[in-house]
Formats: sequence, structure tokens, C-alpha cells
Amino acid sequence: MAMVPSAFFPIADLSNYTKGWTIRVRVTSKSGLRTFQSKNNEGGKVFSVELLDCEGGEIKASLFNNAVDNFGEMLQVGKCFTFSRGTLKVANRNYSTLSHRYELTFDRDAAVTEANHDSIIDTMKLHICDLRSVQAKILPANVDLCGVVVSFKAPHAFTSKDGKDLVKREIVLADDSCSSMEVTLWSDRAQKEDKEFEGNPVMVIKSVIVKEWGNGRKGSLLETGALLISPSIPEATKVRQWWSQGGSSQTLTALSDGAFVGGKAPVGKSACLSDIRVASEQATFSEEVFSVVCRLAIVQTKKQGEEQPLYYMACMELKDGNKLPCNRRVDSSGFCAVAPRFNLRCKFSDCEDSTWLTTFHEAAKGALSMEAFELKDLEQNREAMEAAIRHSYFQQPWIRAKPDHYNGESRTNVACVDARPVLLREHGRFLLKEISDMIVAS
DNA sequence: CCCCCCCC
Repeated sequence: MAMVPSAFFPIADLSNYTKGWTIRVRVTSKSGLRTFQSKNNEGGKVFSVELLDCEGGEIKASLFNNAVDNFGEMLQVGKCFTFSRGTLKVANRNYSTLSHRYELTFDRDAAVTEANHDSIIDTMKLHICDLRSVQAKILPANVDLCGVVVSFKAPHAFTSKDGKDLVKREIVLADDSCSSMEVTLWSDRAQKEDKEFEGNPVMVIKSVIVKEWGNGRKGSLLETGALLISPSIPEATKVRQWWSQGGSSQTLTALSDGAFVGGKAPVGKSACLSDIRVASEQATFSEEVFSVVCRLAIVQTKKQGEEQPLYYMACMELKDGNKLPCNRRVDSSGFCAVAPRFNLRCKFSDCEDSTWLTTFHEAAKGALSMEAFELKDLEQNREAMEAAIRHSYFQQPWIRAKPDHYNGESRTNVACVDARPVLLREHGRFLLKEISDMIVAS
């Protein structure tokens, strides 16, 4: 007779108002055992697991002391169990990779029973995020990725600052968003044989923590995450097809090597948008560059109902004696080498003001985290094109450097000349200093 | 009641 799923409580509905629940779940990850000294100086031990049920609900559970003794061995990744008699508390966002508002703790009262393999519970729940959207995430971010291994380094053993022996291996993943990012694998995963990484296999990596490193972004696969090599899931098939049907020869936007930070940006006077507004309204204003921390709020895609061009086709021939392309506007049958270049009107916002700025190619690439050809590729589908742009709204603070110059008349031309992700650590220190200066001043 | 997600 078929099992009645409703006999078990849905994980998604667990809260601290729930009484007398029993859940039936699969263990999808398991941490190592940690020992600790609690506040009243008692020694304790704990490990945690992630649990998935047949409705796709996920929750983190921590098992303490007696529960470790009773169930520590039994709970293994991939196996199914029923759990009851645990305590619910609001999840600590700092330590949970799952979206559930609550998490479970189990101690001496816990009831855990091994269940038969339950095929209606998935073995893993993935929330795969393409690499281009990783560029726009608030950091640190926890993501699941599906990409082609485009390169890998040898495993490297070293001792960490606090004396731990570690082995890491860096790989570079790329996906059909034409982006790539370096990801660090650790210990056993790092020490898989080289041949596992050869021949551009598709890998799914679950629970990658993404952080700012240097000028770019880098991932690190957490202990409780997962590494799947050439899995048969639709996302893997899609990425594999992209790679074999031209992706392998495409230019990739690297998140890890400062691709968005390349080139010489003018470093402007630190300002906010209202400072720029004031400066640009002054008649005596001479050319000046400002740097502002702000967000991209909107791109003007329509004007009085009319769709606006977002890029133009430019000549890419190199000028004589110059390494720069001439960038002359050409028609679509242009006889020189042509490439799309952005020309956008963007509204940028900070905490107190917002302003529309003409945003040319280099700056627009930074503001949108995308290449002009990626937008042009969608030219048959205006809605998809605009959706791709909307994706970047408010996603990431940008430093905007801006020169002001004249166009012969007294009218001041204000433009965005460069946009790049804010280095959060540096910016955080800057803000802290501002606060402490204010305290001193008061 | 734990809790770092390691490194350049």
C-alpha cells in the first residue's frame, strides 16, 4: 500500500508553534563533529545535518551531546530517517545556508529512526545560479553552481595560519552566461585524481561561499557542500551543449581576475550624488571627476513609449599609429569590423539622491555586468533583453567615476565613465572611519 | 548549548 505522505509533517511548515511533529527526511549533508566549552564550563559536542523532505522542504538540524552518542554514527548522507522530539528555534542566518526561517536542535529527548530508502525524497535540492548573476550578488553569498571545468591547478598542501594542514585545488568553472569564476576545492575533493578534471567535464557544486578577493570574486566549496561530476540533470546538459556548440571558443567574462576592474579608471574626488548635482549646476564649473558609491536603479529602455537603442555598432579597426579602435558608428552592413557598443541612459541612486547619466560602453559593461554582444544576441526578443538589464538593478553597489565637460555651450555634460563593484571591505573601513571621525568631532 | 568554513 502506498505510504501516505501527509502522515509526516512538512518541513516547510515547521515553526516554534508546531507541536508533536514527526518529519520523514533524507540527510543531504553532514558536518564534522565539533567539541566546545559551554558558558557554564561544561564540555559539549555537536554536529549538524541538512534534512530534505518529499515536498522539497529543507532545514538544518544540530545534534548535541546525547543525540551525538545515540545517532551520530547512524545519520549518514543519503539515508532516510524520521525525526521527532527536537526543538525549533529561529535560524541564525550567519550559519545557515538554507532558506528555512527555523532550525532544529536535538539532544537527549531526540527520537530518530532509520527509514527505508524513500524514492519520493530527492537526494539533493539544487538552487543553481548562473555565474553572471554571481557577479551581482551581495557578498558573502552562498550559491550552487553548474559549470564546465575550463582549467584546474594541481592540488596544493599547506599549513594554515592557525596550524591546520590543508589541501586545496583551484578550478575555474564557466557556464552559458559566458562568465567564469575560480572555485577552491578542499581536502578529499581537492585530491581527486587529475583525470576527473580533464576534458572539460561539467560539475555541479552545491554550497559555494563566494567572497571578494583582490579585484574579483572567488568561490570556496564548503565542507557541507557537494561536488557532482558530470551529473545527469538538465542544467548540466544545457551547459555541456553550450560548451560544445561554440561556448568553448567564446570570450568569457572572468569574475575572478578583476575583469571589471581592468583598465585605467580615473580616481575622482569622493562624493555623493547630491554633490555632483550641486557642482554641475555651478556655471563656473570646470572639468572634474568624482567617485560615488551608488547603485544602478534603472536603465532607460523606453522613452515616451518608444523603445530606445541600447547599443550601436561601432568600427573596431585600429586607428593608424594607435592601439585604440576608432569606434566610429557604422550601419549594420558596415564595411569595417563591427562590434556592438553600449550607449545607455542610466539612473544611479545613493542614499539621498539619484541622477540620470549617459553611460557609455566601458562604464555600461561594469554597471550591467555584461557584454554588449550578450544583449545584441537577444535582439529578436526585446522583453528578454530588458529582463537581462533589469537583472542588474540594485544588485551591487558601484563606484561611478564621472568627468564633466563642456560641449561648447555653457551646458554641463555629466556622464558616467566607469562603473565597478565596490570593494566591500575597503568601503566598510572607510565608513567606520567616517563614523569614528564624527564621534571625535562631537 | 555550536558556528571557522580554511589559502593566496
